Amino acid sequence: MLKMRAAEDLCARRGLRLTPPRRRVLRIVAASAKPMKAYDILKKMGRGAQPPTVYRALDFLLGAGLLHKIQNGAAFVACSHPRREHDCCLLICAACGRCDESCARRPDSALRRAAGDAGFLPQHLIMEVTGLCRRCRKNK
Amino acid sequence: MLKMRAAEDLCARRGLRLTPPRRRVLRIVAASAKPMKAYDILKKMGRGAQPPTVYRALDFLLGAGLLHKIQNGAAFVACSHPRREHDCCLLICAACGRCDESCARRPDSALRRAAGDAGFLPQHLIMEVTGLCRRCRKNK
DNA sequence: GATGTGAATGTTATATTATAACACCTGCAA
DNA sequence: TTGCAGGTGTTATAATATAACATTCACATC
Repeated sequence: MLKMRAAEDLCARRGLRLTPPRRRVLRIVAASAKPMKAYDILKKMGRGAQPPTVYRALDFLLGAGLLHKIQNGAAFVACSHPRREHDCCLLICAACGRCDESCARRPDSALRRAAGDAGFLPQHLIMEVTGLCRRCRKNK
Repeated sequence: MLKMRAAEDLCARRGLRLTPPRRRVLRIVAASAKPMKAYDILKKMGRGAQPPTVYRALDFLLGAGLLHKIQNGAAFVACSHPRREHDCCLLICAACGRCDESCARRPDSALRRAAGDAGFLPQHLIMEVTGLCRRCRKNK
């Protein structure tokens, strides 16, 4: 649970400006038990706030490391290894947009090694695991 | 590079129907060097194809394991550890939608252990690394 | 204090991504 | 032959995100 105080300290130390709209967005997201979508946030903003206000604040907060973004699907690539079940690591080039696939039964450390072998310079890594949390497993 | 032949075999073995629109979408995606967006595919479909046709085919192909989806941003959570730089593993519950954060300097094997500790049952894992591929590093 | 500057914000419009809802068709089992 | 289920076509609309430009505000400098 993020404390606003921690966020203020962090911004102060780095010379970042936690302005009113940014602070408002952060409070809203931090207060929620679940991930919030941009338009959920927008509704909670009131005062006739518009989408760009929210998206700008989100950009800032992501850049400052105060938020994480749940990734959610916009492009598709053909699978290189359709024959077997596998966890999948995608190496996406930020410059040319091409995408290589690197597979491993244990996606674990294989990932960094594979990136290295491919001459790929990692800049941003995301890992997301979807599944059932303890509570939901019990409630079933 | 995915071969259509491999896709046909896989579908046959599993009793899945690689119907004409599905095959057409797969061909288009497989032929592209870069990840394709749904509306890029739609443009290549011709014959007045509509969005649902493409999205239905994509759902099928993802389910069959013939495509991967590049994840791309729709929801946000506050960071639990804003103080330090860290790679980030998000544990997202498919049932209740809540999201826990699990951090590690080596996101590697720590991920599975953390999921286990949290009582979380992993169902689907994605890892995406954005960065610079060998070619683009040279061209700089 | 006046003024220039750049970052941040407000505002309007629009682009992009995804789905709902319903009609129809087609293959196949009862 | 009838009924059904999966798949498709079609229309409309919902949800997500950004472009473009005007305005404001904090602050450094004159």
